[in-house]
Amino acid sequence: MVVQEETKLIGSVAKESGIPIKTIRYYEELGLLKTMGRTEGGFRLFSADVFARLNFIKRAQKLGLSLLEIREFLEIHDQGDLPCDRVQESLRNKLIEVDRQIQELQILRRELGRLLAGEAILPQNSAATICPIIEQV
Amino acid sequence: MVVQEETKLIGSVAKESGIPIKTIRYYEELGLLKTMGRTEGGFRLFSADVFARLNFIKRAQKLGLSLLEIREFLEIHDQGDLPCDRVQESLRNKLIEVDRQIQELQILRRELGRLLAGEAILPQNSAATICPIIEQV
DNA sequence: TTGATCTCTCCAGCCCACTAGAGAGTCAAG
DNA sequence: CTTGACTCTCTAGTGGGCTGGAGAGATCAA
Repeated sequence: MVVQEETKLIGSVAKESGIPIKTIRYYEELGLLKTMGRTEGGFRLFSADVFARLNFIKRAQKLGLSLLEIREFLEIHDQGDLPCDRVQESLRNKLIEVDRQIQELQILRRELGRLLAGEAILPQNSAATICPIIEQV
Repeated sequence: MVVQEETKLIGSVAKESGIPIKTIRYYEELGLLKTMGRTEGGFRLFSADVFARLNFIKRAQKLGLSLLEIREFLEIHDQGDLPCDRVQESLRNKLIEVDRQIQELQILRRELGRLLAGEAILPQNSAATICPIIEQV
């Protein structure tokens, strides 16, 4: 089989990206990846930009986005022009959420530092009615 | 039943924290929460600091920690003194991971901003062999 | 005492994101 | 033309984190 210059079979995509074949097929099924078509025998053909997509997926996923959310963003990307109002709205919300998440990670960071130093991170005998950890940190 | 001054039944914990009863029982089963004991009839009694714990759990979870990881941190906290070497090691690793995660969130933030502006976030026709999105951003 | 309203345990099922395996077809090299 | 590696689809199972329901007991107000 002569694979066209820029196309890759799923196996080499898997090998180069470190993502299992099964997972790649699963992502394609969900619509996160697109193939350039198939060989006559039905083998998937991927173009080289699949790696950028896989990388985006991996990264976004580690940040807590679901595969469906990621698909939405990839679809916006694929559209190539300004997203419609509804999508802009959802993007803006996500932005806010991401900001909050960054802040919370910074809090967690400090808490882990305290644990390392042998300090408590939660009040041991608190009579607080509203959780103090948020204000406290 | 006369509940002692500082103790709460699971229902009011659920109501005040917004976390379902089932989930609270589940957390206790996993060892994330401890009760102050039970009533004669077997009802769980929680002290007021359960809210701080629940809050910590919720927050940590949103940041991508598993319940088992969270339990580990709570156990360190409960111990109250300097964690042993092995645990310090794991804490330090987690700290590094958190730092990386913060950086990646900042990248994602910029990417979402670009999507909002109608710009592409992935190369459309890239011949890159190594994913460009990381360097690109 | 008798309801209404908790709460208990136990077991089953759901959703997400895979992952394993079976059985069959495809491809390049020799 | 065969061999061996690769790929296909399909079905089913896994693990984490809940969530629902059954059936039974506990608590409390009237």
